[in-house]
Amino acid sequence: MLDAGFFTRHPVDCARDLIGMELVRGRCAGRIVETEAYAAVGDEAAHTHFRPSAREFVTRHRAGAAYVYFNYGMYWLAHVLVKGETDGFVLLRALEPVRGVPAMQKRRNREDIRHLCSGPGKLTIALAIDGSHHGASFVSARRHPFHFRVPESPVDPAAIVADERIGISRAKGLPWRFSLRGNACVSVRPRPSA
DNA sequence: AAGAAGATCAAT
DNA sequence: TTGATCTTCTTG
Repeated sequence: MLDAGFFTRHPVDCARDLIGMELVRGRCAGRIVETEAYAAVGDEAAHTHFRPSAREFVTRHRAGAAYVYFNYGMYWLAHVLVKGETDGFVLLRALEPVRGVPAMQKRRNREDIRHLCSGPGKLTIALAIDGSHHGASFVSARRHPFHFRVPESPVDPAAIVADERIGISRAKGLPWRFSLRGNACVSVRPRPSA
């Protein structure tokens, strides 16, 4: 499994390198096909820019901690805390289901594999991740609710696309969203250019 | 005490 | 394109 060292680099590097890794949650697992990077300082789109509680989270937790946020009154979004020369977060935006598909279908109340984890709010439902996991670790060896696994066959770096982050109103234009080219489980098809 | 904004999703 | 739904933070 990935250890804390993976998350002590720049958030953008962490976000890019997570593409292709597997997120394992109990008997379920999915291949990460979409992420976004946020920087704790100097990024107006990051929670740390306008939420004191997010800044406190960064100071109180270690690299690899789960930052789980309740969005739009309806959905939990899961991020990994990055702490190094540049602190920040990686938002987990989409997975390609790999294992435990029936359980995901039941939690999502959907059949189509492509719709189970194709968005940050969907994947937390499919994997039963919620506010009770806020502060839990993705990288602790014992008693972890979830972790990252290096895949048997790594993705071709040339298949990773960088483009603009989704759903934000500030700091648009940075190519800090990463996705796997042509993958059916990516939430929003990347825009040309960028 | 009240209001606004927000890293979404599914149905129309 | 719109409605659902609620936490955090700011303002009065």
